[in-house]
Amino acid sequence: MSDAAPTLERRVLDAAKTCCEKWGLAKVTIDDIATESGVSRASLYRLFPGGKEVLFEGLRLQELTDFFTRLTAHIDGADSLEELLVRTVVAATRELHADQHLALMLASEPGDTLGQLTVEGLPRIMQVATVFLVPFVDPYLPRRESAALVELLSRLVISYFLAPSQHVDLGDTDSARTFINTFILPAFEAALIRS
Amino acid sequence: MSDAAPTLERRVLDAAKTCCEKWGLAKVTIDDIATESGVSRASLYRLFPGGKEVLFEGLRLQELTDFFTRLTAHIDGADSLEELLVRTVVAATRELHADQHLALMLASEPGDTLGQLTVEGLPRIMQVATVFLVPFVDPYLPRRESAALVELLSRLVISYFLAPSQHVDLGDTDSARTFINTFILPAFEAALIRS
DNA sequence: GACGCTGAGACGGTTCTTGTCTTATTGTCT
DNA sequence: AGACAATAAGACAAGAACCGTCTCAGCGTC
Repeated sequence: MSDAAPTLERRVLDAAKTCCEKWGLAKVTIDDIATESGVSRASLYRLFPGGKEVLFEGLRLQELTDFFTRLTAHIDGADSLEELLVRTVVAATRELHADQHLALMLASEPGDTLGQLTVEGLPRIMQVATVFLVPFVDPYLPRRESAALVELLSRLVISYFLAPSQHVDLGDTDSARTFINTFILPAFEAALIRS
Repeated sequence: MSDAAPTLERRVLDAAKTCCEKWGLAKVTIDDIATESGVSRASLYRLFPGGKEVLFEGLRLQELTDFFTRLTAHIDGADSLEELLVRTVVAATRELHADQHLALMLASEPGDTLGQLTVEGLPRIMQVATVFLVPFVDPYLPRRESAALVELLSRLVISYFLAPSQHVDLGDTDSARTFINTFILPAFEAALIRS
């Protein structure tokens, strides 16, 4: 896994993440990232034409991809739709709560970070979630339903993470199972592929 | 204790501390502190003529004063020189290790932070330590010896904090007691005031 | 009403940051 | 060896951010 020579882009994005943890998104400059990564500013602009915006866009995408990569490890081997969905929301919720980087960002730049979890960022989250999760759901549902389900779950996990409920704890397996069975599965009952 | 109207200076310094925790010393601007504290920039320069340097100097002094204020709560009531010294180094060491703010600073600006614990900052530390601790030591030693002892202990606590030893753990009461009895007290035996 | 304190904001000077470009260096391939 | 691609280093101008100072207006207190 640990490549001896990580790609230049990876090095830059990792450095950007480190810088964010040290100084917060708003205070990080291109020079900081160049210094931290040991990559020259010139190469950096070559890699991310458009500067900081594009670079951070890339970072968010990488973070998201890493997030779902870790997630799939937890849901691999689920043998029913219920089991799959429960594992998904539980693992995702726990990941979110354990994410140091996210916590720091939420603390130092709540506005931007919230934006990335809701208005501006949601489309990207949906897209990556769909790419990663739909293949798991596909055996149980028609494609259109799969996408709708993944979107619904993504929105719910984020919402319950940002504003925890007194009735539901999606990080708890039992609570999540009850939730899935009560509010999610019935809606997709009609579309279930009996195999 | 919690004053309804904390002094302006206190508000500013607390805001400065918050800003440091969010962004790291190097990235904090005067405007950040003004915004965070809700104090206008004008007042801020009125309070700390000289700008950032003076302000942060004030912050360090306040931090230090708070540190020793907490410390004295732990050493109050010690009824022998040995007990006093043991409690002092143990409490100080534990405070240092528990200090979130300090840890963040050491992580994000190791250079400056180390400087404040050694070369540039040591004189100030000594001075505040002396003001706070000498009164406790005075009943047991002549004034000159008291000052020398406080200085010695301060240096040792900082050194062992920055570079932990395999043989001594000044955060552990037993280890600290052995250390004090072996290396410190004998040196001051001759000067002890038998009362 | 005079006084002291504070907030708002304008101002010029300085430094930082950005994005682009040129040049030198490095390592690889032929 | 020589050509080539990729990168580092750094110059550069334009713009933004930051600093320190200043003025003025508002608001309590005496």
